[in-house]
Amino acid sequence: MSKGATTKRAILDHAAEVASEVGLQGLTIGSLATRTELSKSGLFAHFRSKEALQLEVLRHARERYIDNVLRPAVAEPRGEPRVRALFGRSLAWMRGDILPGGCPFTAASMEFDDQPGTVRDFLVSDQRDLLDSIAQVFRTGISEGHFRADADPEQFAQDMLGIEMSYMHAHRLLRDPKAEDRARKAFEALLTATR
Amino acid sequence: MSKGATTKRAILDHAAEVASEVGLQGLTIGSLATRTELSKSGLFAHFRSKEALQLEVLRHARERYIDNVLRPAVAEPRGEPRVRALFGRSLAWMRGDILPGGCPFTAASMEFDDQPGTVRDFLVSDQRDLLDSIAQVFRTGISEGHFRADADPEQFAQDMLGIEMSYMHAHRLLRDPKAEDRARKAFEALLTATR
DNA sequence: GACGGATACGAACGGTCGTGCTATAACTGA
DNA sequence: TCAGTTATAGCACGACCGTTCGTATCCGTC
Repeated sequence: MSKGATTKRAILDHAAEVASEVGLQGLTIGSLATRTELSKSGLFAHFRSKEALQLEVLRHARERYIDNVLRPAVAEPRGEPRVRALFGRSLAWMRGDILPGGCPFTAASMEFDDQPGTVRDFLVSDQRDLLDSIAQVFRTGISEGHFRADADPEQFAQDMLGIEMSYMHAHRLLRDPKAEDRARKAFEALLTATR
Repeated sequence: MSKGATTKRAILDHAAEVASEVGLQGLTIGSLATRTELSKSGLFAHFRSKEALQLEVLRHARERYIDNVLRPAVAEPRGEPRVRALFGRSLAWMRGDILPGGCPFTAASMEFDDQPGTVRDFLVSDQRDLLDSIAQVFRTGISEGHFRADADPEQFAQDMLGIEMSYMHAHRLLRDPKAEDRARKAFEALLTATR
C-alpha cells in the first residue's frame, strides 16, 4: 500500500472514532488534523471537500461494521443461530465496542434526515442495505423452519433495529445498567412471537 | 406577557423547529437571528450563552411534548386506552406533526451522549422522565387488569421507545411508506405479549 | 407627556471554519 | 541514482462562529 493510502487509512480510522462521538457535523478538519498530527492543508489534500471526507468516513465505518458485525454473523449456521449472532454483535456495535461513540450511522441518520445531499443519499442506501441484510438473515431462519413461514422479514428487521436503538439510547445516554438485559429480553420476546 | 417574554417565546418557537431539523449543534445564533428578523446581538441578549439557548430550546420542546403528547394521552381512560393514546401521539410526535424535524430529543440524545455538560445532563433527566412516564402509564394498565400483573413497566417503556425510534428512522430517513404500519403491528405484538 | 428601565441594534473582537495556492519534502519506479 | 510523481506544509482568504459593549429606541408607569 502506498504512502498516501496508508495515511488516508490512518486519518479515516481517527475520523470514524471522532465522528462516532461528536457526529459528522462535529467532525472538523482542523481538529482532525491536530489529532492525526498533520497540517490542516495536508489532511485536506486527501479529500477534496468536507462532504467527500464525510462520505469516506461513512464508507470506512461501513467496512468496520461489515468486518465486525455482519460477516462474523453470517459465518454462523443458517437460521436462528445466525440471527442471534447478528443481534449479539449488533449490540456490541451499538455499545461502542468497535467505535467508541457507538453506531455512527444511527447518529448520522438523525443529523441528516432533513438535510438533502450526498451524505443523506449515502445513508439512505446504506441503511436500506442494513435492513435488507437483517431481513435476509431472518429469511434463512424461515427456510430452516426455525420461524413461522408467514413471518414478515421486513417487520422483523424494523423491530430488531428498534430494540438496538432503544438499547443504545438507554445504555449510552442514560447509562442504564439494565439496558442490555432489557434489550435481550425484548429480542427473546420477538423471536418467540415468530415461532 | 411582557414584550421581552413575547419575543423570547417567538425565538424559541423558531429555534425548536430549526433544532428539530438540523440538531442543537447545527442551530446557530446568526441563522436564528436572520430567521426571527432580529439582530444577532439583540437575539443573543435573551440568552447569555449558546449553551443557555440550547437548554431553553430543550425546555421549550419539552413543553410542546407535554402539551401535545403526554397531557392529551393522560386525559384518556386509565389502562390500555391511555397506553394506546400515548403510543399514537408519540408516533405523531416522531413523524414531525408537531415539530417539522421530528423528535429533537432523540436527535439530541445521539448528538450529546458523548459530550459531558449541562445539555447532556438535561437530556438524561428529561429522557429518564419520559421513560418513567411511559412506565407509569403502563402501570395504570396493570392495576386496571388490562395487562399481566407481573409485566415489567420499565421493560415496556424501553420496548415502546424502541418501536418509536425505528419508526422515526424508517419514516424520516428512509421515507418508507410501510414504516407506520410496521410500528403499529409491533406495538400490537408488544401489547399481546403483556396479556 | 416625561421619565427610567427594558429591549434591540451596530460594530467589532478573537477564533475557527472550509478551502485555495505555492513551494518543498518525501516517496517510487526505471 | 535520478527523474517524476505524490504527499505534506505554510500561508492566506473570506465567511461565519459566539460574545462583548456602547448606544439608540421602545414601552410601561407615574
